[in-house]
Amino acid sequence: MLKLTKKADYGLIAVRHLAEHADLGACSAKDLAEMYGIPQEALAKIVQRLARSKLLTSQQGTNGGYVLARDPREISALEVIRAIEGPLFITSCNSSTKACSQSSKCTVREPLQKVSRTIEDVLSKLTVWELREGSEEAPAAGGHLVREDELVRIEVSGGNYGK
Amino acid sequence: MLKLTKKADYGLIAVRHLAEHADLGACSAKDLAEMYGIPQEALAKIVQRLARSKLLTSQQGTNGGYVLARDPREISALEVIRAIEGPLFITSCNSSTKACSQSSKCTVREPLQKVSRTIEDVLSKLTVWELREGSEEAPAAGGHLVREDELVRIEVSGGNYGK
DNA sequence: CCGAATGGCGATTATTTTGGTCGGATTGCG
DNA sequence: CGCAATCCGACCAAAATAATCGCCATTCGG
Repeated sequence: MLKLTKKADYGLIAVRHLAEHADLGACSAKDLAEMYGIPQEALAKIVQRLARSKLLTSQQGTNGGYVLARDPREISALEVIRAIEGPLFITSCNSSTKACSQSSKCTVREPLQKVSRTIEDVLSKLTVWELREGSEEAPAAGGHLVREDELVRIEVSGGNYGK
Repeated sequence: MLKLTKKADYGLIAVRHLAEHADLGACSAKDLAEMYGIPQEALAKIVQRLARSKLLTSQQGTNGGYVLARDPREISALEVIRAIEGPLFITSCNSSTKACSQSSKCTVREPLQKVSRTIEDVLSKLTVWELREGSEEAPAAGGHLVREDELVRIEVSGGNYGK
């Protein structure tokens, strides 16, 4: 249905958090999960993948956790999503490994791949820096201003999440 | 994984075929299915939905079948996909019916909905006419997909959060 | 009237997604 | 040193979703 999985959502949330709170040092998977009400084990696996893909660096031991490996302005949403879900194709008869049974007859795959490329393009131009909601920052690409009052400021208000 | 379901693929293939062979009169679901190696019953349901959505007209009885209801240049891929799969959301915590458990904490949904809109935009500009014969069909000068700079401009549109 | 075709719904199976468990390795702190 | 916090990786189970198939009613054409 043309949607991202929850894993990708979780990953983006995590990366975004790390981008916004980079100054606070490493953040453990457990903390991230509790902060956003995400099952710990699920998120743990996701950030592990992100670390394996060199998007995050992990720090083991007490007070360890994860930190962004690069500048959030240089990490695209596409990279995050791909690290978690693998290469994305819009067509179900994916063109990568093997052709589907209709391969020779599938007449729409090629036009749809152009759509796919366009989507990748959009996602590759969206940096995790811009995922933070106060992204009034305007990179050289131009445009993309966000008025503060248009945004839904979702404030973490101290309470206990999850259990 | 950000991909269309097979149903949508099938539907696009069928619609495309009807667009290309409009002169041959009605085409039955069975013929379509055999032609492209699609399970008959699966395709039958799909074209039924397309007919219900007024994208195709059905002709019952012997030598019946389906015909495009409108000019293929006026039917967008988005219409076809939506008729088959319903409204599409890129976020898994879809904003339509109910908010997900992380609703109040989901910090990336809004930026991603902008991406979603862009995708819909691309798909709404891709007509089934353009699906025929690969690609070099450029109706409007400057490429029929969204222009690059148009894509970067991801506009904040006040927008619908939750309901 | 009969055969062929669509219409519509349900049922079953396959695939994906999701969340969880376990045992282990590594690091830092007291 | 030893313990606790943390990351790591594989394996697994339940839930959700998608894909396919089947049945019967209806409608059309000869």
